[in-house]
Amino acid sequence: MKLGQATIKDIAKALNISSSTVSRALKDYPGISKETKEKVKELAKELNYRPNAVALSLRKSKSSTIGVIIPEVVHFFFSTVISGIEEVAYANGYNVILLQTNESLEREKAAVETMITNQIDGLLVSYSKETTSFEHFQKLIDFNYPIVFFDRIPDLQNTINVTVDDFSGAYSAVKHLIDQGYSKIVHLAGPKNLKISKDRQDGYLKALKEANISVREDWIVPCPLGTSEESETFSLQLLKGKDRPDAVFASNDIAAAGAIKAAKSLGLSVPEDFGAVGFSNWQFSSMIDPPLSTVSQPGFKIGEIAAGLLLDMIDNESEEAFQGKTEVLETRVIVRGSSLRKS
Amino acid sequence: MKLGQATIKDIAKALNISSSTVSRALKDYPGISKETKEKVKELAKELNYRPNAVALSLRKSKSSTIGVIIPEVVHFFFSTVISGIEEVAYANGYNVILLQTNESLEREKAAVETMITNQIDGLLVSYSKETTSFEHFQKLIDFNYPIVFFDRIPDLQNTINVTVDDFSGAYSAVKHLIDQGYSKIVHLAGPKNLKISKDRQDGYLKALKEANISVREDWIVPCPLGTSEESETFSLQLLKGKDRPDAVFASNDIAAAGAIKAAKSLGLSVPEDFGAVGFSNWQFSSMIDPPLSTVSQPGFKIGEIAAGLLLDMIDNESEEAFQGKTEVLETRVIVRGSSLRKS
DNA sequence: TTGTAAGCGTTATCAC
DNA sequence: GTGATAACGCTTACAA
Repeated sequence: MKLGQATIKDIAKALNISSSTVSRALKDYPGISKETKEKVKELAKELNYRPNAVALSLRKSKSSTIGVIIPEVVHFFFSTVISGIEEVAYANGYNVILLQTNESLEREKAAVETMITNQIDGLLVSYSKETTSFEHFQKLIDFNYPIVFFDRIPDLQNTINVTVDDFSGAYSAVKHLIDQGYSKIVHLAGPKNLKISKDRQDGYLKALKEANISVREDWIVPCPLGTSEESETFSLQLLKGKDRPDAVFASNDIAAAGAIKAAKSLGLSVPEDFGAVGFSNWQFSSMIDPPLSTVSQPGFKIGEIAAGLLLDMIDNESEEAFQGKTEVLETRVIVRGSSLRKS
Repeated sequence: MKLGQATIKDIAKALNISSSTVSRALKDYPGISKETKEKVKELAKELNYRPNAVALSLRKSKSSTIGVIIPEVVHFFFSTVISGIEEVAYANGYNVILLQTNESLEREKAAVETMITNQIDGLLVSYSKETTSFEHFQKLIDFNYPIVFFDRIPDLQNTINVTVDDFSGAYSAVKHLIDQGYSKIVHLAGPKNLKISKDRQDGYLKALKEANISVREDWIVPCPLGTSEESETFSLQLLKGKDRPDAVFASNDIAAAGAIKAAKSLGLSVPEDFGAVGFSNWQFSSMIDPPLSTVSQPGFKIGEIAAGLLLDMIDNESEEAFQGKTEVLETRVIVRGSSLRKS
């Protein structure tokens, strides 16, 4: 697979000058004759010369590439974050490479290794559901290697994080349900080790307390898998029980959709008999019947901000850029048919 | 951002031996004393030595990394393909990097450049909707650079392709509609320049002809955007018209979902008054109401096969591996509520 | 069994 | 204005 890619040496040889001169001519260094510059550039164009990024990385210990480590590319939310990241990166002359962990800690560690040995200049990370210890990141952070966490952020000192206000998003969602007259509200919770799960659950609890609704432990249902089937099964159990809940607040849209399916299969009408609100505003959420109310997160903006912070660390290397901080973006409740009772 | 990564030199210096010895010891070359090997490996472990992938790439003109260029990571279909690719790649000691083009030709060209200058060993490509000329790939292919196209495959000589039988998938889908008693079937078509769009449309046409249903040009509706809104708008127009269609076969699930929405908004019952079949079996398809019938493509398998073919080209470099060929995988119609009339 | 040196493509440092 | 040289980290003839 010889690619016949021209190198600086080829140009130098062809023009009978040294490679250093070619290198300088190509980058418009001062102190190179106009004539030489022109000759070099012309030939470079003709030969379709492209600087070898690998050689550059090695030489400069810098790849002008940032890495993104995410659980799964298929999440609609993550894909919007990626778009935001790419926007900022490209505008600043950086490439973006993507590695997915499939929610596996092992894969996450391997991804980090790959990034490091490939001289990736910095990392944007949303860690996996399996990740409970953060040594593999901490090691890097200790060396001042630029890392920004987004969405799923760790409980560490001095990390730079971008996330959304899951707590108040959840709170508002549940409050909305209560305002609509629902009072027996189940919570389908996310994976235990994610801060976002905890925050969403806390928001749920706060809204209930504020409305003087007593909390039932058996109505807080962990959904580790996060599949629609899982939540459908759990929901069916609850809905068939004696004391039937009249609404659900789920930690994600898929789970909410599963609950709606369960309710419909029992002949309950949504939203009259049973209301539902999800989280993340997946692409499908507006397309199901009834359209799913949900909490939307500003994915694109998260990506933009996270990438901006990362580039600050890489380019400026200022003390300040490495100061631990957490940017919290606002969420927004999107009310659709699944929770809007025709009062 | 000094990462304090140990190099071979560090180990050599510390042990007072040459770097070549270290290099050989680390890779269990014959003719290195057991003693030396042990010392080297021990220290390597202690210093957490990792070979610098960039230096390796430069030295070997090989990165053990394959690149995947896709339009958008958010498509459920593509994400399953990626999983298949990763499976095979990792099993063979290759890394996978992902670049998305956002359906832009310019970005696609940039992605190719990035891959090449970064010594990526080979490319798996599903090109963008904007791509009508293939020079940027042809150049590489002429140099025997390993490329495998998947799903969206070009009309070129000597390329290696993996795709699904869109034609027969579409044919079966429309035949199924006809079998269910639908006869006035609209086709929501995909982007003109994609072979898959043409094949799906041809399958639609064949099924109609076979059933002696005359084709109406105005019932073949191009949906360039591929959004749910777009198809909803077009569908509304058709459904409000005098001669109302009674079913739709769409080139993708999103468009089909838009059509269902349109029908429901007009008070038509699905599937009784209006049937719908989509394409690709998106994640949401089973979750909408009624669940959407669709044509499923073996995404994971496509990824596995495409990656396998690519690695053949990279590793074997045999003449045969570079011989143009097209692997065509079977599709399967998944019948769900949206097209199943209670006869 | 080990060391020396050249080279992958580029650029920074000195020298002329 | 331009050239020679070394270096980034690693591998691999070739020597010893």
